[in-house]
Amino acid sequence: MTELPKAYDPAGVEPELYEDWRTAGLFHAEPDDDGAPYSIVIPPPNVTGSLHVGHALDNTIQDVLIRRARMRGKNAVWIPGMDHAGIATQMVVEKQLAAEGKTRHDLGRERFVERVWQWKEESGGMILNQLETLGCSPDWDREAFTFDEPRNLAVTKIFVELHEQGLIYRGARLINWDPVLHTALSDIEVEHEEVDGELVHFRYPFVDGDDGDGLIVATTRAETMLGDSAIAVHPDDERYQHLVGRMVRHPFLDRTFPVIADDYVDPAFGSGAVKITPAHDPNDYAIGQRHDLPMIDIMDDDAVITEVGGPFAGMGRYDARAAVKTKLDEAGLLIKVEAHSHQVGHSSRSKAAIEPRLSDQWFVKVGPLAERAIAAVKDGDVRLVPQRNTKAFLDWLENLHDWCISRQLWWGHRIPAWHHTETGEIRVSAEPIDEDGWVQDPDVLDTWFSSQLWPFVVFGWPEETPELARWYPTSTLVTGYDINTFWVSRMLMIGLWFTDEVPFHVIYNHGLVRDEHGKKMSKSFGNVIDPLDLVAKYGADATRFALLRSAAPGTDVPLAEEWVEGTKRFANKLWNAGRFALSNLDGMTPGELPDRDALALEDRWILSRLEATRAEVDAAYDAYDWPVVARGLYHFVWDELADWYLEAVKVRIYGDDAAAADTARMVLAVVLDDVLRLLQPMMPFVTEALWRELTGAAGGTESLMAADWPTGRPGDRDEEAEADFAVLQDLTTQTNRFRSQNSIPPSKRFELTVASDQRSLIEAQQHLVTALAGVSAATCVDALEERSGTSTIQFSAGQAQVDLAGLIDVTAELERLHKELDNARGDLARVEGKLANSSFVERAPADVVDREREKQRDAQAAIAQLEERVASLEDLRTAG
RNA sequence: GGGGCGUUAGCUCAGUUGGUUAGAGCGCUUGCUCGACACGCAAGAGGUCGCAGGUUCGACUCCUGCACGCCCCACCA
Repeated sequence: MTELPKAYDPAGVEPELYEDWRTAGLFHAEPDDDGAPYSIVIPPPNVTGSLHVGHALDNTIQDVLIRRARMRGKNAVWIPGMDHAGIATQMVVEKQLAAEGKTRHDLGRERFVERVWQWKEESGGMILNQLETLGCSPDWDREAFTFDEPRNLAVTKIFVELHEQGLIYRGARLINWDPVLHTALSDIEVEHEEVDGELVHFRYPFVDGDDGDGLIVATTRAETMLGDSAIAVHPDDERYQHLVGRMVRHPFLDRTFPVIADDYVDPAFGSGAVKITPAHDPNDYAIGQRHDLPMIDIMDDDAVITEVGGPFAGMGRYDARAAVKTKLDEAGLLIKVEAHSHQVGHSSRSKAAIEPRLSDQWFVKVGPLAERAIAAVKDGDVRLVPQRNTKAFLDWLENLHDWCISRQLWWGHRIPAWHHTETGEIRVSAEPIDEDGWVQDPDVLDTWFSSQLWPFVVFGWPEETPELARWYPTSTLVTGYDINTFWVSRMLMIGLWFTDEVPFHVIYNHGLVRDEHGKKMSKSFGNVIDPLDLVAKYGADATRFALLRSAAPGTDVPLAEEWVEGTKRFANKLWNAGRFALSNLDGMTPGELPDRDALALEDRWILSRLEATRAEVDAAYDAYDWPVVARGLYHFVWDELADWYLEAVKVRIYGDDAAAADTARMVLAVVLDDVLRLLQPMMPFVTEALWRELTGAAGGTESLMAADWPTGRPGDRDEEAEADFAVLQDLTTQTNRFRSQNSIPPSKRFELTVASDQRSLIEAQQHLVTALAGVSAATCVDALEERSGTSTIQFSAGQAQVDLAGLIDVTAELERLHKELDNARGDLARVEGKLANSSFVERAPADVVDREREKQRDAQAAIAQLEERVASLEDLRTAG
């Protein structure tokens, strides 16, 4: 056996082990391998991405699932890959061009796209390599990209078929226009932010009215009045009813339009009369459609007023807003301007204020798709974890608007549609139309259009591949709740539509990683933690464990660097427990446990605790409850295995009885083996390093990764052993406390005189008592005799007496005893109060009342004891 | 405007169907190199369980209301 270093050194073992796993093909699976299928597809990170803590959490969870599945004998595969990330990637390369003083238009479409590919090959995708440092184990032979050839074919096929089915259509609709990126966006790419704006009240004069006669309207965007084509009032509004049908005159443009009635209008808001700009406001658009109003587009792609805006042409929207106000004032039409804060949509990409705008775009009619998704959720074909996210998910699906999928970008899947330059006819076709007069639609698809296909296209759809047959539908989708709408819902809809199956059976939502006070990590707060730094400083296992430890399903995950330091200590604890075992096993490897008769109390105890832990942890793994798994294993390893069992087992290992020592070694080997297996999914490196030493596989290719998952030994549960061992633990703890409180150093041994209802236990386990409690002997007697100059130690199953002579400071001890007496008397008073309550005694369950009575007796006994001790100390003091 | 989540020790969080003395990690105090580990061992201090009611013999736990915080969704000009 090689000498293991005293402290666990992650950097010294991780890269080598990872390479071993990879070269041994342990990440790879074939569809005809044994076992039930289990599959996960990675939420493909953007090619532009670099690993942040969110990815670290997301991928650690997937790695835990896949590693455990492999050990459980599943035919498990985890598909890695990336997203071409349309807007994000185009922005990166455009920024590079800008640094060279160029725009994408200088290069032209073809060369620009080439340049993006070049960027992708050279600097994109480093995030996948970064996953390796975390120990992630996807099947690297199966890497996919949303914009590679097989995926492109699938995207085209889906588009064409949806179009044939009437579920993709082209039309002029009011869309969200990003005036900086010059593209349309879908509704969910718009973020609403509270903005302090103003409400401008002004008057539209009647065409046939007198001076000063007109209708007052209110607006937050004064410039949109250049596109007004009506004024709406509520049909029941008595102030305005009689005005419906009258015409008003536009003060700056040669246009008149009517007052109309529509019950969308809220009479209580503003003036109760609303100017209607159908081409620049979603509500107005709806009203415009109902009343067949002209849709007047007043802006160009940069949100600059066009010639439609007459004297305001050429102004940006905000300049125009100010100018319109000024002109209204000059014309005597401005009534008042109030401060008014309201929600304004901003582009999630460029952060520019969105301009609602009438535009020709491609849309997906989502209604029919959503119906099947809703049914799948309601029928339980797909389940959300945590379940509470289900309602929000369904609400979203039930209130979908059609999805604008065309983007005025260059990087992405080109829309498979061709326009005839003269007739304007449009044809959608999987094959290019190579005839005169036909040009391809310049737009590309929303990046989510292709990523929604991910769970089946990674397996080769539409080809009927063995992979698709075997691993689709996938088992679990792991993602943050923040992309349930963008991505998860759409995968569900499109997956059901094209494959007739849910793309995944479980949607596991983790939370967002935040700082230690729950604040969002951001560069401006300076609280960003880089997971690669954590791995470098504390190791991959510690980083993973720290994340998992706080990652309850659906709740945000607070993280601080010092907490990772804490989990590194746990890895070190395990390492040293392993080191102790390995150096004492004498080459013994885990095998058959000895007969139960041969087992010592501590063996039966630790095996019982192991089985309890195994059962608890296994159930928690099934429930995706990582904190419970982590806590259970942490507690078992540290507080039970290391603190108690390793200490207890020394008696036999260092003793003379060779058979007893071998029994101890075998139990130790088996317990360590099992706990390493249970911990492997979360901490793959340290467990693997120890396991290879433990099983003698060092240097070989055998791996813990490929070992079997412990199925448990229910017969090892032994309540009697647990109860008995607890007595010894309590006696030890009380003795330690006695030492500590009386400043008796560990090296100073003393004898215990023990009176206990567990006399036979203590006599039989004399060796354990002396080893654990660090006393010279424990002499059992029927009852403690009253002796002066002694002190009594209470433990769960009795009392022990210590000769105080030469051990303690009598005055300090007396003071402490008086304090304890006060406490004990308080306890007794409380219990007696409870027992004096007749309704408690009559109505509470008998065992509860019995426990109270027992407590009362205990308190009385404790008080009597304390009084005795005080008396004996007083004697000692007087004597001394 | 609608919906969700949360409020327990200085910090971050557990607390299973209401019932012994409400726990853990970190931090803090004290004492310890005892043949795995000072990345350690032992002991300890620290909590009116957000507030107010209600149900109950008994409430951190169940009910109602309120306060505060966080998040998501939403086309009120």
